[in-house]
Amino acid sequence: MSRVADKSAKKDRKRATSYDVAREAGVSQSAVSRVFQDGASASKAMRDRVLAAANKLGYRPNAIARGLITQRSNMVAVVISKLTNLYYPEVLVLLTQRFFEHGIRVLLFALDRESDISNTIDALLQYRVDGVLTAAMFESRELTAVENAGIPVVLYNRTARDSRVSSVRCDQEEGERWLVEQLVGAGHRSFGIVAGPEDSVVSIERTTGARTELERLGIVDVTTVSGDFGYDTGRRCFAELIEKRGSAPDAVIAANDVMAIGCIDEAREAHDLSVPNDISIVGFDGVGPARYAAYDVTTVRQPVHRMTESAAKMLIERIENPELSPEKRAFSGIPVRGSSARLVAD
Amino acid sequence: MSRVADKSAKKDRKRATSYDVAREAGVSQSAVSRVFQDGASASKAMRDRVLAAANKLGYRPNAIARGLITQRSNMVAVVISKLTNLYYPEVLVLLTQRFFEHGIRVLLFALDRESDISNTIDALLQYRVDGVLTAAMFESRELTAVENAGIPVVLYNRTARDSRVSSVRCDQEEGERWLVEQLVGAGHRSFGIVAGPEDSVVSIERTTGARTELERLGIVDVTTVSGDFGYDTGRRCFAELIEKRGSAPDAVIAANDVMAIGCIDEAREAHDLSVPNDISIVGFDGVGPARYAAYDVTTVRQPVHRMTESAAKMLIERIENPELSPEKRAFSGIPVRGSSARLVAD
DNA sequence: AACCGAATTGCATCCGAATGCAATACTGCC
DNA sequence: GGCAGTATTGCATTCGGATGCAATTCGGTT
Repeated sequence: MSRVADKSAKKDRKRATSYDVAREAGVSQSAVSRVFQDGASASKAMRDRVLAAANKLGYRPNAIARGLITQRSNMVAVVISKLTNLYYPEVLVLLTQRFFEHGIRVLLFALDRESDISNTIDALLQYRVDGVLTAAMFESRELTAVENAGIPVVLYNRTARDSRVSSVRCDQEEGERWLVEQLVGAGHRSFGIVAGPEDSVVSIERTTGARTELERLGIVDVTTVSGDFGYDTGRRCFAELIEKRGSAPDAVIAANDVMAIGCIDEAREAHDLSVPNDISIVGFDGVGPARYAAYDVTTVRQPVHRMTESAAKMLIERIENPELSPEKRAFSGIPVRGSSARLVAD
Repeated sequence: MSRVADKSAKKDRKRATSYDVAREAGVSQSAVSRVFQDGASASKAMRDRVLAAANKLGYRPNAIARGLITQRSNMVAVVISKLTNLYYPEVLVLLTQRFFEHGIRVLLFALDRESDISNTIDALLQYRVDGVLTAAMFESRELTAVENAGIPVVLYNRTARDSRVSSVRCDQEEGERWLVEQLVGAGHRSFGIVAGPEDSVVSIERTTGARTELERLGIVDVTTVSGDFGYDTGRRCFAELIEKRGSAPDAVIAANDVMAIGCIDEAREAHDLSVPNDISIVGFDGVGPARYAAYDVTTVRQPVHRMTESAAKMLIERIENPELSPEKRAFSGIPVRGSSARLVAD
């Protein structure tokens, strides 16, 4: 008894196939196949015999073979770029879990240099993923390459102006508008803007959002410098800002929390400024460290949970019904009144 | 000219197969297959004709079909658990890139509750991944299930005592030994230990490492509390520690940087203690926020770059040569002398 | 120009599961 | 008990590319 089990369980290099199970159970391969499907018809007796045999042999349907015949890999590609943002990791896990719940696996692609992108696209096309969710930059040319292959795409926190693609994003402009409104309302008149990488859509949306609103409110004293979303450049940018203006502005609007934190540290350590008494500093994202007591950054938190949920659902819908028209969903950020800035009283 | 290109490029729902390319180029399907392989023999003339046809049709070999016949999916499963650790995201990206360089794709699995694990294993077995790299808890029973299927496994930052499995880890004990030695050398005599989740191997290794060394040095005043690796529990743990002891210890050893940061904030804000004058606080990992000026945590940095490199290589080797015996590699952490603790002068 | 060995190419088959269709086994009903 | 109608089951084929083997072509020799 146990010897039989051992023999089949141990080191049986060759994995059991549906034919093996069929033979063991004395039924046809089609029967086995049907038992391991959802809607297929199979009598209880059949089901029991097959499952018993399958169990004995340690059989598991081969998803590769299944994918070949059904033309559905049940995999989606998730493309990310530099995770330095510190925000994405959470996104990634949440997304993976959402997809998993729907029986969909995530094939991960991490871009480093932009040159990787064509390799990446090649790879994901080869793997016949059912859909693509990207938080990285895609040229519209690349986007259409994927779409022409009939693969639905959902952009995460970016939109392609010229292309009709679905997207889920946080409304960066709206968030910045809130921040600016609060700061100006509290009397700040001169501003420093710390932008992110020049090629980051997110950074561009945030900084132009802020600038536009400042302009609308008649604020003209605005200086911009730019970093790479990281802590160190946050510090460097602040120093640069002071140097450029000759003195500290009333407030600094950083394109993300990490750089805001860098600014706070630089302001305190290197310029002997008190935050928020001498200067207000705000960020964006609502990452973990923004809550740390030493910073308590005033920021706009992205509703990651709802955003990932939404993005996953949006992609899955389009996989199941390719005819669905594109949809762009924008989520409002959640204002977080930290103590890194003087705001109008609530 | 362009019309032809358009016609084939646009919305041609059905993807071109090697047969299509063969027909277009007037050669056999095997020829096409050979052109798209590495070692296969094909004349230059053949290659050119096929590539031209393939290009015209937008052909890309189907990795699914290829995987079926070659018995190699060229995918590895990477399993992670709660990323709250803040350390793993970086790991994930680095790993993905390493594998990608070797033509291997990453199928990502994110565990939330432990119950997911059997589903996860099931899924990764179905996808016939060539290897598994896990940074999540695997029972040895589950490990053997995977290994019996002939799939090499590499554990990341954990080892299975009872099972012969390859692993790459940071030497947590050694790191703790350094921290303790430094602290005791600088005169600290009473200690608080802030552990992580009880089921975390990493946390266990770190705390027992610290405790063992403390014991060896004859320190008996040691109080332990435990959290979940997060900032909030870091704070709560510190408070709990004070309450439990009645007063603050000379030093606190936290199982990771994030909790160390929580402790620092709690010490300063709620207990009016100066770090490191009144109390020394150390962590582990060397995450980004540990470097922020407000904390500047004394810690041990994991050499993530080398560790991921090593883990990827180790797994790839075992995929290519399944007979390779298990290997356990431990990397020394890098001591980081921050200002969150008084240490012996260098 | 004839010939030998090496390099190319094509043929046929295989990987493992899904599925349309036909055959068979059941169910309920009169 | 017989029959229509439905639920199961098996057969044969399919997905797209890889590969052993045989057939063919090519290059270099003498």
